Amino acid sequence: MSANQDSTPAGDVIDIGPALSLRGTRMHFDRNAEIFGEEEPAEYIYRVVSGAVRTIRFSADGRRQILAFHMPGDVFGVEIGGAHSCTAEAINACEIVMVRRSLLEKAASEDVRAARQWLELTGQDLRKAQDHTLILGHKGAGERVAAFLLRFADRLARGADVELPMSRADIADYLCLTIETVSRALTELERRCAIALPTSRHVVMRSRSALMQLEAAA
Amino acid sequence: MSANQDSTPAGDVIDIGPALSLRGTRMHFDRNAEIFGEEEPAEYIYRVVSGAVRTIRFSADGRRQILAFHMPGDVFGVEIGGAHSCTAEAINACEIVMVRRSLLEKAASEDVRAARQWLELTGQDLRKAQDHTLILGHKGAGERVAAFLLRFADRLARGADVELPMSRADIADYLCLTIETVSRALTELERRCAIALPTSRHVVMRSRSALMQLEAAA
DNA sequence: CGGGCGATTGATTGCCTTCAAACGTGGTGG
DNA sequence: CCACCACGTTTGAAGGCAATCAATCGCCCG
Repeated sequence: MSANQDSTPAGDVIDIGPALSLRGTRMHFDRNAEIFGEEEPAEYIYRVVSGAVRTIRFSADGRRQILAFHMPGDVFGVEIGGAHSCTAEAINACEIVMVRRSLLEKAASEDVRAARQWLELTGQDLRKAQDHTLILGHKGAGERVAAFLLRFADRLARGADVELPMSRADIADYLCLTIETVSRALTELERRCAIALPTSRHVVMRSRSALMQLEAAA
Repeated sequence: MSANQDSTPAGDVIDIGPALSLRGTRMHFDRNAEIFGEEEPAEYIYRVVSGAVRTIRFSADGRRQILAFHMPGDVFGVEIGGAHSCTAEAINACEIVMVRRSLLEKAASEDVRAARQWLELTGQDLRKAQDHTLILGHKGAGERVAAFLLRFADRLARGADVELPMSRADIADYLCLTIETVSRALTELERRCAIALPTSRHVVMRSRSALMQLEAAA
């Protein structure tokens, strides 16, 4: 199930594209362990092998904003400048491949195709950040949660059953809500038979169309 | 390489960095004219010579989200994929330099330094998008408006007087508020003597420290 | 002078946050 | 094996803040 060899090369490798495959080392991180910190020099780039990772930033008043969740196969921590612009933490115990950033720099400076693929990776991140802005902008709590579930389920694509690795607090800080509001929204989705919640972390997608309808609602 | 006079070259040139200076043509756009549309093939990249530009996207329910304001000197409309991910409109009458995107592609495929500078440009956009997410996330109306004024004034850096090119509706759609709330927030800032509003578009920054204090407030 | 658009101000509603308490579950030690 | 505690989650009640609805004002332009 999760020990798939198709998207994950046998070796400890980060594949950013056909012309950009870099060898690194595998590391284990415990739950809530910090993988790298904001402002730290960006010495490595990372790929999730198993487990889940969150990237976060803190606003001036100390509140936590989760920028993204990274699931197996995802590359994260790739910076353009010299320092990390956010903190990364393990949501649960996870295996991470680390590649020296200098290898990426070297590849990009020797091969324009590699540079191009790095650019495309950054462009995808930019697009995701803008999509997230749209969700936060003018959507209510229920719509945000519905949108989150749909996207997250699509990324895993394991049928109707989704195992959430993150807590309500993580979801809340991602969607800019409170844990209470997230909980209420999920309960409401269950009441409407859009989802089922056998346990708090286990979501069964009952009706995608109902979720999509709720997501689009003003 | 380029005949660039500080920020506004005499020629119709887009300078992205020392190794990436591209010649194009100058165009005029009227107020509210569309410069390019979402989903359209990205044939050109753009730089503001004079005037102001907004880039926008529409959410599923038809609401308008302004992603960024572009002022003289700013480069915009640079896509990684083949199509524009947003629409660009002239806020007021403006002069725009357009450069064929194929020139950028060619430069990046021939010179790794050019590719690198393109990457850095995209990285800056990503950082700005993330910063914007933080502002929208857990800030109240007054704080958002204060943050907007501070940043915008810093970009123009003409002393205390700032001439806003955009309407209240534009500010509202940028900050994910309503025009009424933006108006109230500005009135409140004036009441507190943080700013003065001789006319609705003319802002005098009276007390930066007061604004910064308000911006940081929970 | 009149029309139209943008901006301001006011009153009310609704949603999310906050504060508070109870619930369930997993882990630990008796 | 069970009691107990800690933590995450759910549920409830009250309040606050921005959206909405609505009206007025000011200004630019014809």
